[in-house]
Formats: sequence, C-alpha cells, structure tokens
Amino acid sequence: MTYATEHIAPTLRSARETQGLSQRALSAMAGVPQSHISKIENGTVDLRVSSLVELARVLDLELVLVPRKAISAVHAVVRSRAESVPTAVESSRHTLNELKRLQQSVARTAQIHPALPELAEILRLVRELKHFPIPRHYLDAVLNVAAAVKVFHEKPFSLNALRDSLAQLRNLRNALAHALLTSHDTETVRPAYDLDEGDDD
Amino acid sequence: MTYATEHIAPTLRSARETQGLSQRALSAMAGVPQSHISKIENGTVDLRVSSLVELARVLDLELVLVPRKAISAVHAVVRSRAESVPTAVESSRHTLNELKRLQQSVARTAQIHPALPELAEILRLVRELKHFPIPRHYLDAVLNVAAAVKVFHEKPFSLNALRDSLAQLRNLRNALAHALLTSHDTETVRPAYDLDEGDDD
DNA sequence: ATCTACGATCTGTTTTAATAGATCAAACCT
DNA sequence: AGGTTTGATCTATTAAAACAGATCGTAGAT
Repeated sequence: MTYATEHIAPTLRSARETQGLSQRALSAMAGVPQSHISKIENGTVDLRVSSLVELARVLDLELVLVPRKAISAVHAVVRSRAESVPTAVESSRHTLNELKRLQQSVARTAQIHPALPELAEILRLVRELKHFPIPRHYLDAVLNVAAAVKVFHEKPFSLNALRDSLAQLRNLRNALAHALLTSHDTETVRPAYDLDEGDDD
Repeated sequence: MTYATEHIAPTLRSARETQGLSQRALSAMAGVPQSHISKIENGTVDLRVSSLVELARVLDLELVLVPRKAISAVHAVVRSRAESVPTAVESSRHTLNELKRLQQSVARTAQIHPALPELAEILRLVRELKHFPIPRHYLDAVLNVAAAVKVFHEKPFSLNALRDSLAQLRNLRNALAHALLTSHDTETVRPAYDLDEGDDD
C-alpha cells in the first residue's frame, strides 16, 4: 500500500542485489531480521525512518530530501554514477562464492563482537574485493582469512590470527589494485569502488 | 536519538518556513496533528516513512535514496537550485497576511471536503501567489475568495460561488505572471522562496 | 490592553512496526 | 540424490509512533 514509497523498496532491493548480498547476509549486517527485510522489499510494511536509514547505511545509500524542482537533475546525477560502474568484473565464480561466504561469516561474527574495528575493516575489504577480478592463485588467501574468522568466531581470544588475516587481506587488495591500475591503461574497466583512497587507516 | 536522521528534521522545518507555513497550517494540509509536527521538527520521534513522505509531499520535497558516492554531487545540485531563486519579491505586508489567512482557511475546509478539486486548486494558486508582488488594488480579489471560502465552509452547497472565486484567482495569477514575464525574463512561474526576512514568520 | 496565532509540551488511547523464531517450497551446489 | 541457501510467510510479544485534545507562555496585530 504505502503509496508514495513505491519507489524506495525497489531501490533497496536492487542495491542489495548489486552488492551480491542475500537477505540474510544483509540481516546480519544491519541487525534486522530477514523476515523483516523481505517484508520491506515487498512493500508490505510502513517502516520507520531509523530502520530505513540503518538499512540504507549498510547498502551505502543515503536518505535525502530533494526539492521537487531538482529531482530530475538529481536522478540524472545518480543515474550517470550508476552507469559508470561496470557490473560484474568477474572473478572466477568459485572465488566469488568464497568471498560471499566469507562476507556472511564475518557479518555474523561482527554481530557478536560489534565493537571490533578489525572485523569492520575485513568486511569493507571483502566488499571491495568482490569487484576485482581475482586470479585463482589468490584463492588461498581468501580461504585463510575465512578459516581465521571461523576460528575467531569460536575462540575470541585468537585475535592475533585475525589481525594477520586482515593484513593479508590488505595486501591482496593493494596488489590487485596496483595490477589494475598499471595494466589496463585504457580505463574502460574501473572497479566500482574507491581504490585510490586505499592505503588503509 | 534517531542519530542519522538528524539531517532531515531541519530540512523539513526550513522547507516549511520558506513556504511561510505555520505548523498548524501544515498540519491541516498534511492531515497530521500540530503536536506531532512539532515533535518531528525537534527530532523527538522516529517517524514512519509514510508520514515523512506525506509531509514532504506537501512541502514539495521528495524522498530519494542516493548512493553515497553521489551525494556530494547531489547536494551541489540541490544547493545551486536553491540559490538560483530570485530574491524576495514582496507583496505588501497586509496582502501577504491575507494570503496566509486564506491559505489556512482553505486548508481547514479542504480537510472537511477532501475530494474537492476546487479547493486543492485554490490552495495551489494561493501558494503560488504568495511569491508574487501583488499590487494593493488586487487585494479585493483575495478578500473575495476568502469570503467565498468562509461561506462555503458553513454552507457546502454554495459551490458555484467557490468556483467563481477560483476563476477569479486564476485570472489574478495569470495577470501577475504575465506582468512578471514581460518585465523580467523567466520562463515559468518562478516562486521566490526565501521571502526576504522582515516580519514573515 | 485585547485578541489572536505561534510553537512546545503535557495527558491518554489506539495502532502497528519491530522483534524472535519457525516453517516452507524452490533453486543451487556438491 | 542430499544438503544448503534463498526468499516468503506464518505466530506471538513488545515497544513506540500516531492520534485526539488540552494547555502554556510568548509574541504580533488591531
């Protein structure tokens, strides 16, 4: 029903899908039940602004009130940005699957340990990596991190191993970014997200 | 509390104020209690999206989910639009007050007769007119409409008088718009938000 | 000085989003 | 085939928004 909000539910859904997230994965990240997400995307619920903002935040979206006079211009801006993103720079399907799996596992763990910056950064890195073409011989690195996260999930005192994995992941990201920047001088393929600001924190 | 929504409450308030609406006037138009609007503008409630959209609609705003990468560009667009507005065409203070009074009275009547297109159009016209410099000798027209609305409010069968007033109002708007167009060079009605300070409200 | 409109803030009551949790069929991968 | 993941759909409970209405002090306008 919620008439005028018809536009926003599809936006949320497509944003989630272009990030390769399942409703449950998003649920874990945003701290919102999957059942609720389903209802939201189907427009069967008139949600609160805080929920919408929270969901949007996780999906890298922001809620803006735009004067009607300006909305066509705004849409043009948003559209052009969206199109400049080359969808599906594809890693091997297998690697991509592993990344998704890792992403979810990290999200779940982060729910138990909310204030852990390491987990947050891993999450960020994984999300970036999903937009890279990852050579198969880097798969091991991904699996290592996945293992470390799993261990940490059960034994939270193995923080050092987690940190090692994080460093490993950072290196992987930097290596791939560098490779992309030097090889393809024809910048037809630009990974969707900010490599240039890389260099961690 | 509603942390990330901090940005939206001020937007609503300033949008309302630049339109010269009181909380009660907005309340009548949007069908939302004044007490609620007060709370919303002070950020003491976590409102529902439908309420937000409804409020925004009345204020000529639209809710948009913008990718974080694009928000700076979007803000730039919105800002430039707001600034390109020609400044402060002022009616005489008295006429402006009458217009406000009329606007509210129409809003109240429209609440009782929600499905009346005549009232909706009067409302629209009045809102436009508030942005014109209205010569004093046109004040009578405004007062006539106000009278007709008042009569209609008490005796809803006087629809014809209301229609006459509507026509009168349309003529007034057209005359003023034409005057503006010939003097200045604006393609359509350019409402001047930002009534230059003074005693607006 | 009176009258009005303004925004903020109370009091209740009703409505409903949000939560937790389970279940289901269909699609997917091994 | 068997196991897993996906999205949709139930139940029941709790917390909070939304509503209706009244009140208050403060300005402005007549």
